[in-house]
Amino acid sequence: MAPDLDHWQDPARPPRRPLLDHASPLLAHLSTGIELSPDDERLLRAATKSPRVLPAHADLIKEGDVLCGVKILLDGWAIAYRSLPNGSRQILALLLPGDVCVAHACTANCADHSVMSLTPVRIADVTMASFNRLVATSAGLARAFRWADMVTLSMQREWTMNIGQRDALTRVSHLLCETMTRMGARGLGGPAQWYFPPTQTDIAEAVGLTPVHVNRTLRTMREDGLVDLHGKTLTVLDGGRLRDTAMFDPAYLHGAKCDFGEG
Amino acid sequence: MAPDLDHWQDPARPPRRPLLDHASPLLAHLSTGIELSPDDERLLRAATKSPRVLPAHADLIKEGDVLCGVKILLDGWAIAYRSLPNGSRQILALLLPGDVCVAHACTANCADHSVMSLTPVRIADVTMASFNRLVATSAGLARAFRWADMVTLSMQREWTMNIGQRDALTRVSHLLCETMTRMGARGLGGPAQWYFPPTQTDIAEAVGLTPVHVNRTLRTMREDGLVDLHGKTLTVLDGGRLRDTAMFDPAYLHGAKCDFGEG
DNA sequence: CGATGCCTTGAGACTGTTCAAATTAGGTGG
DNA sequence: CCACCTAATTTGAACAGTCTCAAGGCATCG
Repeated sequence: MAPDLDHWQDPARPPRRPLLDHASPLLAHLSTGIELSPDDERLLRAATKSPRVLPAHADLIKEGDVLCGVKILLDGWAIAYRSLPNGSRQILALLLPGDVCVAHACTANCADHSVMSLTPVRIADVTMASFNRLVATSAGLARAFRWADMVTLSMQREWTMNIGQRDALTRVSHLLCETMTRMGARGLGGPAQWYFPPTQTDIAEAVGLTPVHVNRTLRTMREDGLVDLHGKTLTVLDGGRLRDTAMFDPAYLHGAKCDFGEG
Repeated sequence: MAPDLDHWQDPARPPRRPLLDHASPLLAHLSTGIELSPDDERLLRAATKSPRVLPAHADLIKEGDVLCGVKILLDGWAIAYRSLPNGSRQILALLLPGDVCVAHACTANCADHSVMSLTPVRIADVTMASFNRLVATSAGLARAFRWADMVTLSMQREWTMNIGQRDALTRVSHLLCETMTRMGARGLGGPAQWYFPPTQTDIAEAVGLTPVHVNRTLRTMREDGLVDLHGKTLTVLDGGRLRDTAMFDPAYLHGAKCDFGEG
């Protein structure tokens, strides 16, 4: 049956920007950094027509795969990760609607990490040929994709810092702040309630902790009145204090801004 | 007085590729990924003429600075890092001769991390105008810089994984393997002896440990006959076992290869 | 209604931290 | 070339944050 793709929308309140079409989160994401012309938007919509739909927990890319194009996540959540021989796994990034997967297909022919869907997803496969045509046609789109790439790198730096320097409470808080900011900038839910599908084990693999300790950390955060994560719903109880405990400064996101809870 | 810039050359054995000129590590680095034409090499040499020389521990870029061009590290070592309000610091990357600093100057106007020299360095300041001219003139150079950017991102992913999933011994071993591989691919020393200027505190800030524990870890590695780091010289005692304990697979470096000690 | 996956909680062990101090190495000026 | 001064390394002992192992509870889904 067709996977349910609409439940990431918070039913309680309409998104900041109405989702006009399948490419809306992508347009919102890219135009955070680079202003897109109506022509650019038309090109993007055309290039992402007829996406594939895949279920949750489907492998989109396996480390070592030959890359033959760029994949754009139009809807649903995914993760980028690397596995170790001992069986452990590091989640390297949470991929949200509008994100580009394996942007390094442009210069590498071999995937250096894996990508897996977390929820049912809608994926636009863009061949290298048509991607190259896209960025050759529009200087704006070329800049926009380079901007997205740069933000990806900046976020990866912040994850390195998050895991390397912060304690468990701060790490988890920071991940939540970052993710909500990214979602908010794309009109995906908020400001107090968010669809958040990663399991506690996923969170653990993202911030370098054990699931058990993430569980205890989330309990502390709930008891302290910061956030409440139940089921797949993340509720912000005190946005200001959450930001403070996370030491969250969104500068590294290069433009994505969003107030969750009180500013 | 003029900082000494030649001591990173291991005096004992000549480098794999003779250093013909100031741009040699840069050429070696870029041509690991993309074959450069003689014209490309000429353009690069011209663009990196008349570099600045700066002493050790000089700030090259401070987080938040307005970016007005790309900086290329022609000689010497530097670090990319971010600081936290609480005073701690995460080193995000070791920058070696031939590395491009703040590549994100191309799309951002504001530095999202700082860069500091670790040794005396020779820096080529390339204005955005002349960098853009460079990549507009040569498709090969454009691809080469995109390749370097992609490798930077892949390495950042590996650092995230290193800190998030591995224990102290493995982390430190991995950092050493990675750095030697990068140096070897540029003809900078090896295969058994390497110039390695980061202090134990620097290593600690790079892998998310305390200096005290890095010290103990290095002692263990010396006693176990893996490597010996004394002064600024790194001696490989058993390359094979070092690679094993590091779980080091250089695939993520997208082409940089180097055998340190026995293969 | 059984099965599976996810969340929750407890108790004990361990890796890595903190604090403190001694030793060594490196650079500088007399 | 020696004496000094600072930075870097080394070691000890107590401590704490996080992990491991283990088990129980609660959902959701076929």
